Amino acid sequence: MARERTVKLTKLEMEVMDALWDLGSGSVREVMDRLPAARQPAYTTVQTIIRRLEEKKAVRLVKKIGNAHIFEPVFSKQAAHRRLIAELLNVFGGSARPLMAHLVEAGKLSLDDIKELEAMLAGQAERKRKTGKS
Amino acid sequence: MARERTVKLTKLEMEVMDALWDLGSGSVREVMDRLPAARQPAYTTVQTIIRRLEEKKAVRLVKKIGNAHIFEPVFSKQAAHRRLIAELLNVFGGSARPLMAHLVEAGKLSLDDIKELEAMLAGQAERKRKTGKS
DNA sequence: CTGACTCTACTACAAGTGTCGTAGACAAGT
DNA sequence: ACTTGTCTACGACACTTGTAGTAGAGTCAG
Repeated sequence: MARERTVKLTKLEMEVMDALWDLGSGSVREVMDRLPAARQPAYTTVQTIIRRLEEKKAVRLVKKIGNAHIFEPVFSKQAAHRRLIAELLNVFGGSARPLMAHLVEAGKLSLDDIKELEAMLAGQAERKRKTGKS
Repeated sequence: MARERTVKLTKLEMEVMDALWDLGSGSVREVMDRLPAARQPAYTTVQTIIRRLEEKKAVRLVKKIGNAHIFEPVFSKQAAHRRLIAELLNVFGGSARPLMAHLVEAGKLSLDDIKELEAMLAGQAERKRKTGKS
């Protein structure tokens, strides 16, 4: 188990990663074009971010087309999201309960959501039983 | 509605706030003593953090005992947590669903948790009906 | 081959963060 | 009043993040 998990991404870095996750892989310019309209940084800004992401081992250079570099994410969006959630959970002492409570309080969870959750949980238990994984 | 909500707290600042939330109010030294053992910064480091928190309007000076300043948080832990959650939700496009899905997948949610949630939700709906609030 | 473009490499810089050190104000015992 | 120990006020410094400029290499239409 390598230590890629330790990588910390900032907001802007996340946006760049998002573009790359959408693209699968792409050049600096492609990423830049895919960035939220509201935030349109200079080409070289995007370039810098990608360079830093490369240093952080969050993206890697996969090939060159002409003189342009094509990058791809090293880990999935899901993995990144998992990290974010784990971090937030830490703030809450590692338990999901208080987080849930806040969500409910904020009206972010409907009864439908809960039902869906229940189904998901059931399905998961089922899969676990079958594969025998702990 | 003032704009305190916009305050951004870093990890270390959050730890200091946590100490202050526990204490209700306290001096630099009290905060320092309450900081997690693993992270024991110098007295002046804590002092600096508190000074910056004061600039950010996250804590305020309430009184002096001898020559020591006593500070207290300007907003509650709950409020801070709400902010954190809102921010995470943003990453997920504002919906709680994907967040839930991750939690379930990570085994962070049990059936008991779900039941509890359902009860909470019911109770909330009830309160709303009674007070007539939207 | 040459000019026009595009890309990368490198540099820079301000703001924010984590980390302290030092100096001087102040209180408290003797 | 003098000493000792605690506090605050300020300054400092390295590192990160957001932002971008410049120089020079590579590519492509004529």
